Amino acid sequence: MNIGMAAERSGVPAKTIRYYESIGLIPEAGRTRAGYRSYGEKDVATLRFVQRARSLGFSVNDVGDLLALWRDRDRASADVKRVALEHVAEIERKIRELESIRATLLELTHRCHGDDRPDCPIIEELAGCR
Amino acid sequence: MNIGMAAERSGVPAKTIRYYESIGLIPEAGRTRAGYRSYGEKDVATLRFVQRARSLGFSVNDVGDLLALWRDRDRASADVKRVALEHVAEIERKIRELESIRATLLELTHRCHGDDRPDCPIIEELAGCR
DNA sequence: CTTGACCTTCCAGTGACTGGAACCCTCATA
DNA sequence: TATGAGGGTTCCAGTCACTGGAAGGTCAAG
Repeated sequence: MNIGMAAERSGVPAKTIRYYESIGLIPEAGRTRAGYRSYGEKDVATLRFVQRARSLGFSVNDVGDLLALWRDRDRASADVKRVALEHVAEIERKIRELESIRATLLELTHRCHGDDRPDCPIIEELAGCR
Repeated sequence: MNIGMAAERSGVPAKTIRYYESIGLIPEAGRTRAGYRSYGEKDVATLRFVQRARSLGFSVNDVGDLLALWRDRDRASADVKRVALEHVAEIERKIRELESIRATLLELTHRCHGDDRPDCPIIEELAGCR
């Protein structure tokens, strides 16, 4: 199957598949006589794995680690769990940061009457008029 | 004052100040005879404004808009509020996405015993073994 | 006069793609 | 058999918001 079909079946755009190959995340695809990349079911499964891991926010580096763990039938589930829990910790850090920003902005927007008049606590806060 | 002092007083690294100037976010600084950029209190205030807006997650583009609104004494506070509320909406979208990912990962990690054995629901989920 | 801290410009790299140019291959239709 | 559509290929550039580093100029203190 050509790259377009592999893209459609895996949900990873053709351009992104080439990119993943170029950085060594996935192995080099086989080629037809004409030089077209050619993919089988196993390749599509790999791409789907990558797609799911990326959609869970794992970095491409982490996805590489997870792929290696997937291929290693003797992996310890503890190794996978560690990667996942570190990622959860990172996500929770980001959530906390965003929630703090959100609270600040909502407090400011609630105090801003939002009409034609120029006085605005949002701008004042940014300008540091405390 | 030189760029290093402006950096220290505003919290924006010197390198970043030059970058902001290069993309036109802030006006070009004056120069000494030797070619050094020179900053006054007003410039430091602008940099602090930028720093605060960036730390609230506004894009550099949004910061440009906010700077323009700050400088415009006749702005309508509604214009500022709109920028802020759009940003809040974006932040809330991101929070929801991260929370959904977090829930999925926590569910998977709770089901993973995390020991020496190789079977792991996290990898199975990524592999699509449903 | 030298040392070291500061400043200058310019180029390159980050992460994870994405768009576009210029070109090649295959297949169906006129 | 020509041709046009719709694949595919490589390579370069751009995104966003910086950040690092090289190579060199300036300044104040000792």
